[in-house]
Amino acid sequence: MTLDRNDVLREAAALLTRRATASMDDIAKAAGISRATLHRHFAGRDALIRALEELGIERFEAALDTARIEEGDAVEALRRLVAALQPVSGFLAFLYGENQLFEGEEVNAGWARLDLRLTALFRRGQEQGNFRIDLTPVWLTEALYGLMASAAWGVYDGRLAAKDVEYMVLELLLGGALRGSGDA
Amino acid sequence: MTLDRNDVLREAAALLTRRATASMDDIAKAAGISRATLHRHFAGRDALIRALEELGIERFEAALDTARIEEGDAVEALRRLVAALQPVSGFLAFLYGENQLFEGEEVNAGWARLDLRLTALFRRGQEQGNFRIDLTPVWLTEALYGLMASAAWGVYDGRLAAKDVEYMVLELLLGGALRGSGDA
DNA sequence: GGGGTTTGAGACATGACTGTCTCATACGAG
DNA sequence: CTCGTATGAGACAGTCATGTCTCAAACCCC
Repeated sequence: MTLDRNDVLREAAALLTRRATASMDDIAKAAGISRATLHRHFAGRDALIRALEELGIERFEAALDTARIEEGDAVEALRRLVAALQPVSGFLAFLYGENQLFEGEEVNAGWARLDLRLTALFRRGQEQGNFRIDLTPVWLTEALYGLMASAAWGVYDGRLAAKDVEYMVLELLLGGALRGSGDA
Repeated sequence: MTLDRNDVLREAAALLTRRATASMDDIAKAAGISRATLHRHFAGRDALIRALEELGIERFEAALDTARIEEGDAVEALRRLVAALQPVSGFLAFLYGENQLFEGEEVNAGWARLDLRLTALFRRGQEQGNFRIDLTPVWLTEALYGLMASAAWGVYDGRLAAKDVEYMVLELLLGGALRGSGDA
């Protein structure tokens, strides 16, 4: 019954994704522990948010590893990535939204690392001749984040079916909305 | 020198886009008025946020009208829309982010109206044979929001150049990332 | 210039959240 | 069973944002 630090983080993420302004008390209740215990795990709200961010980055990075995004064909790598990202998409959506809230503060090194690997993926795809060169790797990275987050939110409030998300994100990102060579 | 209610809203939007948790005092300072006057314009924080939402929806709707999205070729209509949306993209990004924060509350009728017109646009495009039918209009609408918001944030913190946004959003949304018939 | 109106500055009470602390209790290992 | 540890409940002070109010100063129209 004793909840692990990570279990608490998981619950916190789930709640904060829906309600970014939830109080420490709300979070504790959501995790099924007392506020006192929550404070024993995390020195304060800031510490909790930072831990949350670290966990999210860790998960994200693990997905990049699982998908082996630096290997082989970039398009296939991207397909594997979106699939691997699926289970953490809610988490990602939270972090992506949260990120906009932080005043300049210290730019997180973890995020920079993720950005780097993603832009490298898109750049590789361009060099392999698969990705358009008129759309910058930075934009494609940003777009991936945005589409994943949009999809996650859409699922959260029932506008989208969870099972469709992977296909929708991937297909739109790769082929766009127009009928043409992009679609099957 | 006297600031109009809408001027205040504009400043409030600009600030809140960057820092969603800004206090009434911060907002007043940013608008160059006192907190007392801010309260004279808006009964409270909630009222201000609601007014902000209404203004945003109004602007968005105006863009839909300007772009005449129900007329002619759906692809061309979408091009016009993204162009018309450009000046309000920051505002849109704020509202899109904010929207995730509100617990179920009363679903805003304005947003529903916008969603309706957008999904109708994409559906028309599908019927005209221009848009893929394996991506639902609801998803395409969601994706448009997400891409616009991503782009706006990217511009805000310097990862993207403002002048490129229109092209980037439109091209990705229409043609996707793959090289093929989609690009010029 | 005068009188009505709007504004800014700030005081004030209130409420919410935070972080810390205490203490009694439940739990688990030996 | 017993002792050490972790937990929950709650008290507590401190901080911050809010919303209301007052009053003096600035403003504007006539």
